[in-house]
Amino acid sequence: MSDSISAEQLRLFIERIERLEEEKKGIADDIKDVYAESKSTGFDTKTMRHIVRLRKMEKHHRDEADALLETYRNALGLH
Amino acid sequence: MSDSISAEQLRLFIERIERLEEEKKGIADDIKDVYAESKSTGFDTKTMRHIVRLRKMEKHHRDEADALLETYRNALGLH
Amino acid sequence: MSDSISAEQLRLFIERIERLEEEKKGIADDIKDVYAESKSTGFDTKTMRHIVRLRKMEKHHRDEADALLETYRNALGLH
Amino acid sequence: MSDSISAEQLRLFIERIERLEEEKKGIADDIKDVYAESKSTGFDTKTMRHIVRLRKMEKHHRDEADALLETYRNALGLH
DNA sequence: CTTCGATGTCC
DNA sequence: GGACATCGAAG
Repeated sequence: MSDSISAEQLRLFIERIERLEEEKKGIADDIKDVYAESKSTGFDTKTMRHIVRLRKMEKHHRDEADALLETYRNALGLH
Repeated sequence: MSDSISAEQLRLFIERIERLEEEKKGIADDIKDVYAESKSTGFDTKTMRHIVRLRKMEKHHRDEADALLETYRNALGLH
Repeated sequence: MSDSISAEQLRLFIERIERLEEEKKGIADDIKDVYAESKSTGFDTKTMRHIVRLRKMEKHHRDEADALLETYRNALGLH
Repeated sequence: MSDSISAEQLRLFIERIERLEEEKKGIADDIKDVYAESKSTGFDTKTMRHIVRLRKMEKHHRDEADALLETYRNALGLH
């Protein structure tokens, strides 16, 4: 019987994951749509993707700097 | 003036995309959480990922088979 | 001296890689040629690519013989 | 009858393609091996890939320049 | 740290 | 839409 319980649990986990992956795909499609709309408005999507990537990198670096600052503050007993 | 209008439009497109990418990342994190929970329940996540991938392929496979059948039907003048 | 040894080693690695990439490109071109020949014989290359893809997926599917995977698949009622 | 001839032709084309794809994959694996060996020798593979890409681009540009030169020579009736 | 899968870019 | 390279996760 515990086998069928495990099987049921497994099924539920798998289904949760598949549901989330569907949602993720939906959002990816939305992103595609925005790029398509931008393109039809006359923007160059390749350049736009470049900008998005750069901004993500910059954000990443800012976050790293913040984390480092936090580390230092903690090391110094500040809060 | 039209330059600043374009710049504003571009900014809005970029922000919509960045918003959607945030959401996408949130869902990706949710998926990670489900795998972590599965793992702590005793399941092997590597195998689970395998299953998810296979089921996706099988679904894809079924869809392709349907499309191929359609191609053949059209080639034969059936509808 | 060790610098020039490293530089020489690096050069050799790069050249091996470039040689292999040339070979790979040659084969990719051969594949293109076969599709072109098929097309001129009257076959629809899009459908052919479809078939090649399906067969690859089926092969992949058949190669999945892992016991744990099998267990999970059974638990989910897959076969 | 012509159907079975076509079917046989198709099968042969598909098999040639699959054979070539196997070869291509083998070479791709060889390339991976060289990178792995380079890495274990202490080289940074990311940088190496960068170099390979740059050299390919440079070669591409040289080839383009050569083609242009050839065009000019032909236009001028030189050989 | 290394392998592998997923994502994104280029053609 | 397909092939390829890069990036990031997972073990």
